[in-house]
Amino acid sequence: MERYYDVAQNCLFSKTRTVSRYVTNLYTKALKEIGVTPVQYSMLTAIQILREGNINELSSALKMDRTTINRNLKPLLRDGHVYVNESKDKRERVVSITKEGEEIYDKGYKEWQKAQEELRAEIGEENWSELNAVLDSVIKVIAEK
Amino acid sequence: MERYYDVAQNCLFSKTRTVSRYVTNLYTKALKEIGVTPVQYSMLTAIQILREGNINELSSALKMDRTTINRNLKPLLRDGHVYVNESKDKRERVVSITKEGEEIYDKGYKEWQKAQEELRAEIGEENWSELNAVLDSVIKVIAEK
DNA sequence: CCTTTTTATGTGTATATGCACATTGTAGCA
DNA sequence: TGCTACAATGTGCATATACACATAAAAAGG
Repeated sequence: MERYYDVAQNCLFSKTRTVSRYVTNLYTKALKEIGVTPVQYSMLTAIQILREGNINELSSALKMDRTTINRNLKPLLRDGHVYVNESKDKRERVVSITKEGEEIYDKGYKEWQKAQEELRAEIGEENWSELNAVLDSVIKVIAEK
Repeated sequence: MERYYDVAQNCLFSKTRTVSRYVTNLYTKALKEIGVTPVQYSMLTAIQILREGNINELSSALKMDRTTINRNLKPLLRDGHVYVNESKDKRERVVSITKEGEEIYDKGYKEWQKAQEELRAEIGEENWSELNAVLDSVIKVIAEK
């Protein structure tokens, strides 16, 4: 019997996931009117920074599985936010943002800022800064692997 | 140009999501041999605590969308880990754990503990306790809504 | 008691996620 | 050069997630 409560109260997976769902829903609503999901918005960010990145580079930058990058590119391609070029290395595909993608991005920036502010207000200044700090620290560990 | 880096470095959605993916993968591997995902394991936990819970109660306990609960129950039903009974209120469906579900749960407890220990070792004691504390605090905010 | 409202749930659709497996192209080496 | 190892990507499959819409049953109110 006790073990149920052990898991329910102490599982870091559940906690992380619960907060992730909550945060995701908040950003999803904020970005909805411009027609991208927050995951797509973060992918556009990485694509802009890389300018011309292949799938492995995006995978590495976003710390997201290679095959997930592949799938997540599809709605962005379909909606004309990004395009893909071949490379000299015929195995490789190079992803770039389109003009329309940039426009969407700029529009979304305000909504993203609003989402950040809304979340900060919801959880409070102290949680906000502590959450940022500890997540940065954990991501650093992840990046070193 | 600057805004790309603003989003890339400061987006709490991305940070939360990145850590969530990482943590999920770790617990997924740990629980793989007993044949349940970490989400399923956390659902079994809630089902055990509630003993007889309907979908809304599970939704509330797990802070997961009602329709997500519905879908996530399907593999658990298929695999015989849980069963569903009707209630006096014919709209309602009451979910309980099976004997096999309990056995799976007990086996999984060791793996869950290992996953917790592994994550703690990976990210370090300080990150572990800070992450726990701030997530608890944020979940408290979520619960109050 | 009948109508209206509320409640509990299910389904269609779309995105997100990652493992296992397959394919194709490049590089390295004898 | 030709074979082998490796590297980049795609696909099948399964789970996870939530919104919009639909249905059926209970509760409320006259």
